[in-house]
Amino acid sequence: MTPRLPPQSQTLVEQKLLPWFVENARDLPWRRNRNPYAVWISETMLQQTRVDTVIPYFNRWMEAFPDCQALAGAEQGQVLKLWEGLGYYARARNLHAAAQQVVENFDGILPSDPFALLSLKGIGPYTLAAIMSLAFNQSYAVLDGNVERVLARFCAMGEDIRKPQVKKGLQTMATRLLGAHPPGMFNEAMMELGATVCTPGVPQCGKCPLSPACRGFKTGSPADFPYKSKKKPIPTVKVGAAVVWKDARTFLIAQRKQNEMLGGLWEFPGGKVEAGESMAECIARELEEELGIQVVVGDELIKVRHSYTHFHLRMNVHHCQWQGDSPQIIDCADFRWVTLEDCRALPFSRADLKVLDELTRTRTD
DNA sequence: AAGCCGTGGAG
DNA sequence: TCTCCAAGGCT
Repeated sequence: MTPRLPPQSQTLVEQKLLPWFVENARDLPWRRNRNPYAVWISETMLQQTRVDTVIPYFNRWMEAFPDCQALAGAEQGQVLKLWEGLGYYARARNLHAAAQQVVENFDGILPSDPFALLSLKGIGPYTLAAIMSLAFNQSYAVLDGNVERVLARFCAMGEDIRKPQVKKGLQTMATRLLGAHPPGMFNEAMMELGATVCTPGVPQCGKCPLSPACRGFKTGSPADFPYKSKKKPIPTVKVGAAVVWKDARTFLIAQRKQNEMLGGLWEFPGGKVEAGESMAECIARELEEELGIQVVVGDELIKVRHSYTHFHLRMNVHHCQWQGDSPQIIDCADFRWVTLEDCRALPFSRADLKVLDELTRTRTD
């Protein structure tokens, strides 16, 4: 099941890969101080997210929450605000909850025991291996998207890389290749190689320290590896949302429920348009169902298009006249009457930030 | 096992 | 505009 590594692989790692990394490693903020907390935060932020995107978020986060105690003691709203725009918000909610676990169970110090680490919310196989190797110098091989691609090419592996069984074989291969090399440096070298040389599109084999033994390189078409099955096409969802005005400056926002998409973030209330329903009917119905209020749907403010991982969003936002009933928490976590200034301190998703931008742009006072 | 969970950049 | 996808984890 596990493809065999090419001969001379270990020698190549020691004589080519590690020196290449020492020479070419980028100067990144989380490489300056390898305390376990900083490793944990950076590795979580880097999940499914590009290095250039993470850098400013990491710097702001470490300033606001320099250690587990600071993070554990923060309000969730402050945590989500610092994560705003980074996506996959469960990562932020989990970090917050896990920091409280650490304070509660481990005296505020991130544990070095692998089972203790795995008990923390948001730490899976990748993050465990990253923390164990980078923060504690233990021999754990990481397997992320970069390492998967590097290894699949290195062995010219033709199997579908999406299959869990194939990933399992690659994990075994990564562990074998790590051998007795310095774990943190090896792991970072493999990931850095995948991110900058052995890239998804056209790999730069001329610059690659592993090319002398690489079977993918020898085939003459390294870009054919790894093979990856096609994703299913994703649907488009049509949504209506409302800016319900209380007076000239004050409008209504709702907080999304925990544990659902964008959980804990604030939004303009609304929901999916049902079959045969007009936009006005949709908005009026959603506000009744979500907040128990009646509104008269007025002019359109903006059409927002936004793409998520598993669907495309088309959201029409309308100004609405409030009919006076007190909102209730029915299908949301909370609600609040706010001004544009109030919103600056609250976390919103990208789609709703577009609405806020439009309100700011068109404000008359 | 497979679907859900964000965002912005690249081609 | 469309597709892919980047230092994954949870259910």
